[in-house]
Amino acid sequence: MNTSAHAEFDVLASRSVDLHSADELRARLESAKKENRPLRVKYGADPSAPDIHLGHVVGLNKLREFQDLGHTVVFIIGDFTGMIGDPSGKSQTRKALSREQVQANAKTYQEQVFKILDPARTETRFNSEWLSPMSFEDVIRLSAHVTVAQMLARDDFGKRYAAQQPISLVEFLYPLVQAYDSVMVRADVELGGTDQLFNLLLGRELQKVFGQPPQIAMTLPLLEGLDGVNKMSKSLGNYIGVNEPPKEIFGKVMSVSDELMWRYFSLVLCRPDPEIAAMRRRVQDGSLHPRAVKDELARAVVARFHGAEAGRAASEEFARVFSQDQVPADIPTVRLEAADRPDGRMNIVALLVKAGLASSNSEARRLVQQGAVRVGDAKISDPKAAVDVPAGAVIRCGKRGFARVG
RNA sequence: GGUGGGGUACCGAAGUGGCCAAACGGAGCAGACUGUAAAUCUGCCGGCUCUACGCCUUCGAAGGUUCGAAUCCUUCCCCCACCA
Repeated sequence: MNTSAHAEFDVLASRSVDLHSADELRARLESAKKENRPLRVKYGADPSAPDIHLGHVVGLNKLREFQDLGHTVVFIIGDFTGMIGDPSGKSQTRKALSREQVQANAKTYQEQVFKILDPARTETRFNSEWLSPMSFEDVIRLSAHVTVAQMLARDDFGKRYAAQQPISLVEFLYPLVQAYDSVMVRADVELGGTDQLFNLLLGRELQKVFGQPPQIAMTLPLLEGLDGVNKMSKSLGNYIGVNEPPKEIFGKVMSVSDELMWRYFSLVLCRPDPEIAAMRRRVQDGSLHPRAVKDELARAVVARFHGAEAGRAASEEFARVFSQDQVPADIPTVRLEAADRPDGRMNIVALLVKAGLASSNSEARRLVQQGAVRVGDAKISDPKAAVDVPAGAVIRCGKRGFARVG
């Protein structure tokens, strides 16, 4: 193995959890070099939830590293499976989508993905390309290559089977489909989260059946979401989307726990371990305030997707609003009709609902009673209060709700 | 096809005639504390009028029994496991 292939390996193997196998990857890198042939690195995306979030970014970062070393990313959009969904209806995240929806989602997907990936070294494929034409006979023949015992080897299947919980046949088919995708694109490497390990390995098995060299399976850590416990996912609502406005991204990153922020530095920003360790030490000995570190993190994350200027602006705005308790620069305006405030005053509950700061009168009343509401400088705690609402008056509701009377 | 177990609010899960808008946990929201950290504590958490032991809608669906039903009866729909 020559030195440059060696260096490549070190970069590529960093941050990975599983690697089956390291030796194979070394060998494959070397032969790629010799033959002057880029590796084909496969990554699959589910088009049902088109928001790319930081959890995806972990994998995308790794793909980008492959690209920067000259390799090709095969980005597979699972449109075929997306249109079928999960007919058992078990999981809401797998609703069947129409062709139009899938197409639209795929488009937004690509736009976001190229915030990280290099389009010139990306081959985008839709798996309906080879799955749609398959006959039922083809499917049966394909299924013949896998046994139930193999499937039950997957941890969650095994557990559910043991616990007498339902496993839909479809769930068996999905890994098979994914594995078949690997065959069809002749993947050299497939990347996924640690929860994908089984599927990635199944790809290897199937490729062997089809006489192809088995892909190298590489998994990356699952990034914990805002709750600090569960993996970041759209269905749990604990995610930070790359398409979100700078302000939102910044605020969400700031709410990540101190312990977790180091992982974000590593997995989202790819900061080298020694650098992170150094910061960590300084926080521990008190020479660096954790808030300052997190501010840097949040700023860098925003900068990554919206540019350095946006990062700076978000940081300043955040400090102004939350540290200094000032009103954000741009807040929505409520138009009030003359009829809303006959004598220039308006009931606070009606005002909150009108401003969209509360979804019902009851909720507005609650918020007022809990002391969440301010109009101008005055805290309003009586739901019956009629307040002066001159044009320009600022209504605050909770930490994040703002509106200006127009 | 047979046997058994289920369908309750955003999710999970109690409740088997009135005290049930429905225990409890989680999520969420608000407040306190802060670095909008996290953790913790407190409150809220169907809607409407309002602060009333009030009204409306809700416990798979539709009927029925009853002064009164999430709770009983009938029919129907759906889900799950096991055995075939």
